[in-house]
Amino acid sequence: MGDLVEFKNTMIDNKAIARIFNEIADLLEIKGDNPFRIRSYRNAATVIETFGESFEKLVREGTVDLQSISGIGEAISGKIKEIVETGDCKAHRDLLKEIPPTLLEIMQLQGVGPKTTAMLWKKMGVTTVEGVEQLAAAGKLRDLAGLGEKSEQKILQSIQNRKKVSGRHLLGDAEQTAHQILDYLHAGPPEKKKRAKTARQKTTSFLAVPAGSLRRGRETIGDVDILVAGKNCEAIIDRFTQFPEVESVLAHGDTKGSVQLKSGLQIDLRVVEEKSFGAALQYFTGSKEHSVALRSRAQKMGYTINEYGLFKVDKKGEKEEWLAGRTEEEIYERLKLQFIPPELRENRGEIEAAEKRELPALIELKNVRGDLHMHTTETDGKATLQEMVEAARSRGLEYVAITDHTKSTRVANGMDEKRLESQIQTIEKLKRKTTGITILKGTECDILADGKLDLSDTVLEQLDLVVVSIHSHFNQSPQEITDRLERAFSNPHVKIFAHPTGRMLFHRPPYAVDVEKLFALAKKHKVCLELNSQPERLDLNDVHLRMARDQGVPIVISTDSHDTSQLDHLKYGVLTARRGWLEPRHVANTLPVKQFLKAIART
DNA sequence: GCCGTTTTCGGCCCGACTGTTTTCAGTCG
Repeated sequence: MGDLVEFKNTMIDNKAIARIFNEIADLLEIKGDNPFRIRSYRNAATVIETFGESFEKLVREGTVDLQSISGIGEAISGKIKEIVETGDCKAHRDLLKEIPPTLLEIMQLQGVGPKTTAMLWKKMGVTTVEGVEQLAAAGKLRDLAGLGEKSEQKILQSIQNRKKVSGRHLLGDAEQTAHQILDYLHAGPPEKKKRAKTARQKTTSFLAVPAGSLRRGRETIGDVDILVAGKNCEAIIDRFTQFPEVESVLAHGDTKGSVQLKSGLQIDLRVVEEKSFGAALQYFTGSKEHSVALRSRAQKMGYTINEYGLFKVDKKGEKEEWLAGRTEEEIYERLKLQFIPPELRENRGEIEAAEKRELPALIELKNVRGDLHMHTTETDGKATLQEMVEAARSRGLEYVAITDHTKSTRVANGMDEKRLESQIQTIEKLKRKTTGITILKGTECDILADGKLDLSDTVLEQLDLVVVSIHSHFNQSPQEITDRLERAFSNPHVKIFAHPTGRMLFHRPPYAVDVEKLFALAKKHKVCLELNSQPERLDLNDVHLRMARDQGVPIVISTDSHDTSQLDHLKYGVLTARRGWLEPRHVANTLPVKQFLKAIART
């Protein structure tokens, strides 16, 4: 082997590397550097952040030439190595010496971009958001070139908004809001003029669907995009801007409206003609990275795509002929691609797979036959055992596992052996009266700090399904967590590890679990990993799921319901699974109950 | 800074809205 490189004893994950490159891009923007150079850094950041393997590992092992990865060339590959080896990047450090880092916060403000940020800094000597706020409040921003009274107010407003709004929203919340707005738009057909009864029946019909990251099923949503196809656009946009929850109207044009709701969520609405609906849906579904890649492909094929359609281009680069755009399908077809489901559109290899006609046959909600994680009033659930079972059956599930908490989780009124044995009796009785659904006796048993389980084997062996999870001692080191899991998984009763990283979106980062080691342990002991469908968990996440899939780690999708209505959260789990490229064959609870139990048996 | 069914140089996705503009720059997605 060549020279030995000293590695700093710090964890540099892909996210950290990506953050440095994004920051370099931001700083270069403020400097007014070459926009294409900036794009390269941003592009590289995206590639790194969404790459299936750890760059730290790639660098350390030295088996992969980083420059063979698309988007990473000589300069950036050198910087990646530098970051992994030293934990730092000189170019980044130099930029920070040149440009006050607090300018990056100014650039985050709505309506303030790199140009304005640079001007504020150079002309006014302002480097902090507070400084901008003072100048705006004193009416001193309006004198700057390109800014006026309105811009000044807008900037002031966005500083105040910033204090109120966190930025992103849970998929579940955004989805509900989107549907409220769609219902609202449909409830009041767009009519401007009062008409006689007969004429009123002729109200314009229109089609409205969510697009953007919501349609792609991302775990958090920045703002909601809604696409409308129809005529009478102004009336639709008018009505949209009058939605009762609107706090302020950000834009109100002929084809586009944008509002901020009281919840802080921003909603953008676009109206297009039916002829362009597919093109617009593709365009506004994104992701940006996917669309950029798609367009560059179109360009190479002599086409250009925008939100109105796919056009043939002549030699001068002028649009010549409209070729497609009514549906998304026809656009992908023109580009000689298999139709790419929205959840895959992240430029993580889906275009290459679609070219080879090798896209996965993604799992669908109807494929999931059982829900293997739910609670009842016996611990911290809101519905009784009977209510949960009935609600599951009415949703068409073939089996459920009742998995209440165990005694260590005191806040949830966790059960000891005695109470669980009593619940087992109750379930046995209910089973005799119940048809149309199989009830599995289970537990969500705590893994104690040292890896022991919270219940004795004599109870565990009476159960159909032992789900285990971590609810305490979140601050253990990666090694301690690995040891803890190794010991827990060694218990032959353990079948499923629930919410494997423990993260709670916006509340709590994952505990320091080494995901690669976790996967190895799960495979070794034949323990399934759960994809928890709660919108604030979605754990494992999409990137982990894809890694698990590639490594052959068995997955189950469950809701962890604490109420009957939460059984519907399964759809968020399935969306996330689709984002992880999972097919039904990767998910154990797509099997009928007998085969499922056989598949997860460890002997 | 990256990349190559024209290529190792010369390109690099595209359009709407807003405000301060008499023709467009900045921002956003």
